[in-house]
Amino acid sequence: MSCSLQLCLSLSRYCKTIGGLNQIYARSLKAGIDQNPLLVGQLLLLSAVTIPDTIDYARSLFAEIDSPDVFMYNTLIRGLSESGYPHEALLTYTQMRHQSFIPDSFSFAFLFKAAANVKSLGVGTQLHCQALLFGLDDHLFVRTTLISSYAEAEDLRSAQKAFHETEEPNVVTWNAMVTAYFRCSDLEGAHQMFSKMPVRDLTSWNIMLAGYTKAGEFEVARRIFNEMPDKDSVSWSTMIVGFAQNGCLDEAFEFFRESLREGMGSNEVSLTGILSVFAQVGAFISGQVLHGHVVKVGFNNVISVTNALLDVYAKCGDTEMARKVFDHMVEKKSVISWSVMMAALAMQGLADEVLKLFGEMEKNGIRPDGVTFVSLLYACSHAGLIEGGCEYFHKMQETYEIEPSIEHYGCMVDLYGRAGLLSKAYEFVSEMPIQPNEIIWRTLLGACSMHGELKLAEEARKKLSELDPENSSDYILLSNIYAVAGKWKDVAMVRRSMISRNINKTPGWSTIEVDKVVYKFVAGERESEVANEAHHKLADIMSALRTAGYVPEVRSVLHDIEEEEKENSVSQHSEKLAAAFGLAKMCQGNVIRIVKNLRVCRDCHTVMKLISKVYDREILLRDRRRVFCKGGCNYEVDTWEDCEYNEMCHKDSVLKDHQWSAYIDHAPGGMLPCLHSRIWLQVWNSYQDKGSS
DNA sequence: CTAGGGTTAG
Repeated sequence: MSCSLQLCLSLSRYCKTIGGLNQIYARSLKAGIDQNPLLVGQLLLLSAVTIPDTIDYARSLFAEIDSPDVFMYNTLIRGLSESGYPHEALLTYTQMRHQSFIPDSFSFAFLFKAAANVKSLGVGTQLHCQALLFGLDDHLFVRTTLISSYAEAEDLRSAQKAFHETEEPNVVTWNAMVTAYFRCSDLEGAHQMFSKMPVRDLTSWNIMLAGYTKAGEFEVARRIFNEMPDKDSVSWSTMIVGFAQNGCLDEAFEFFRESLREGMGSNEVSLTGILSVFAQVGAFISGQVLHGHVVKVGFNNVISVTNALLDVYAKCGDTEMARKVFDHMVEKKSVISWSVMMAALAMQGLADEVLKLFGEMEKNGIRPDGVTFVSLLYACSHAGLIEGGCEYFHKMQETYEIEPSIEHYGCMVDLYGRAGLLSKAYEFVSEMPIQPNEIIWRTLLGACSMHGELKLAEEARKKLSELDPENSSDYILLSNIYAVAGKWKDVAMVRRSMISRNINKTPGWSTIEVDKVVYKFVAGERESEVANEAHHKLADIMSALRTAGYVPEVRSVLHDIEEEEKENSVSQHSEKLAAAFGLAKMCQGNVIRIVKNLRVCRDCHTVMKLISKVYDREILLRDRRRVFCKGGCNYEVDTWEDCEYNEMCHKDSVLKDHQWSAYIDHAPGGMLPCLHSRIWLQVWNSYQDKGSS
C-alpha cells in the first residue's frame, strides 16, 4: 500500500501533462489510495496550478474528494484565481467557510490575488476584515498581497495604511508598496518610497524602470537604467517593451540591439517587444528574419511570441502568412491569437472571413474577450452589416457577459454613421449608458465628414471642444467638411482658432523597409540625402503620372489657397515619399510595403494605384486602421470606400517651410547572429510541408 | 499521528 503511495507521489513530482495526471490517478484508484490527502492534494496542485489549461480537471477532481482539507481548498482557490476565474475563487472561500474550515495565511495570499482581479470594489476590504478576524493580517505574505490588492483597486490610502501597520516590512513588501504608488500614478510617492528603502534588490530597480516607462517618463527611466548597480534580462526587456508600447520604436530597437551587444541574448519578452516594433513600422523582411531566429532558438512554441509574429504578418498585410502561422501554432491558440487573426482579416476588409473565423473560435470553445468583439464590430461596420453588428453587440453582453467598453460603443456609432444613418448614430450616442468621450464624438464627426452633414458636425465639434480642446484632428475634420462644401470662410475660421490656441497637428510619418533597414519619412523636414533622393524621385514620378493623365485630387485640401499650392501640398505626403523611395531602391517584383501612422488621403490612394499600374509594382499601404493593396494579385481590390476619416492628409500650413526629411535607422548589420535568409527559407519550407500534408 | 502550497518587476 504505502509502496504504491510513494510511487504515485514521486510520479506526481515529474508529471507535466494531463495524460500523466490521468495515469497517476488511475493507478491510485487501482491501489485504493485515491482519497489519500497527500496524493490528492498533489494531483489537485498539478491540475489547478502546474499544468496549464486544466482547471476543469481540477474542478471535477475536487468534486470527487470526500473530505477536502484547507490545503486543497487553498489550491483550488489559487488555481481558479490564476486561470481567470477570480470570482469563483472567492466563492470557493465562502463555501469553505460554510464547511467551518479555518483559513490560514496561504488562503489569504491567494484570495487577495483573486480580489485584485475582481472588478467589484470593496472585496479587498472585506477580505482584510476576514484576515483580521483570524489574526492573520500581520503575516508578511498576507500584508504584501493585501497591499497589491489595494493597489490594483487604486486604493492608495488603504495600501499605505497596510504598509505603515507592517512592523518589519521586508524588501518584497517595500517593492509591493512602490508598485502601489506607480499603479496609482503617484510617481513622486513611488520615488520617495524607493529612496527610503533600507534595502533594494534588482526587482526594486526593475519596478522603477517599469513604473517610469509606463508613465511615459522615458528620460527618467533611462537615467535609472544607467544608474542601476546591476541589470538582468528583466531590466532590458522592461525598457524594450516600455518603449515599444509607447511608440518610441527607434529607442526600443536601439535597446534591443544594445542588449544583444551586451551579451544578454534575447528572451521571449524582448522578442515580443521587438516584434511589435516590426509590426508597427511594417518591417516585413526583418520580421521574417526574426521569425527564423525565433524558430532557431525555440521560442516559436511560446504563445506570446507566436502571437507577436502573427501580428507582424497581419500588420504587414500578409494575411496568407499570418494564416500559416496561425494554423501551425504549436501551443493551444489563445484568445489573443484568434483576435489578432480576426483583426488581420478585418484590416483587409475581409468581413466574411472575420465572421467565419469567429464561428470557428466559438466552436473551439475559446471564450472571446472585448478585443475580439472590436474586430468583429469593425468588420461589420466596414462591410455595412448593420444587423449583424447589432446582433454581435448584444451577443457579447448576453452570451459572454462582456461589459461594452467605450471602443465598442465607438464601433456602433461608426456602424450607423458609416452607413449614413446619422440620426440613428446620434440617438445611440445620446442613449449610451456611459458618458460619451471624445473618441465617440470624433467618430460621429468623421461620419458627418463622410456624408457632408454640417449641422451635426458642428454639434459634435462643440462637444469635442469641451472634452478635448487640444486635439488637432477634430479641427482638421471639421475644416475638411467645410472645405469639401466650399465654405472657405468657415475653413479659415477653424484655421484661425487652431492657430490662436496654438494647436499643432500630429506629425504624419510613413515608414518603408528597404534591405532590412527601416526608413521613416516625416513631415516638415528635409535634411538628409535620403529625403532629397525621395523628393527627386517623387518629382519624376509625378510628371510621369501627369503624362499618364493624372489629375491631383485636391478637393479636400485644408485651406483656400491657389490650385498650384494645393497640388504641391498633397504631392508631398510622407507616404508618397516613401513610395518614391521604395521605387528607386527596390528591385522589380518586390512588394513595396508602406506604413502610415495616421490615415491616407484620397489623392495618395490614386497616386499609389497609378504608380502600381505605370511602373508595374505591387504596393501595399497600411494606415492606422486599414490595409490597402494596389497592383499584383490584388489589383482589382478597390478600397476607396475607406479613405475618409483622414485626419492628416493635408499639409499643415503651420509648418510653412516645405521641408521634408527622412529619418534613417542605422543599418541593423550584425543585429542577430543568424540574419541569413537561409534560415528563413527553412522556416518557410517547414510551413509549406505542413501545409500540403 | 504526519506529510504538501505562497509575496514584488518585463
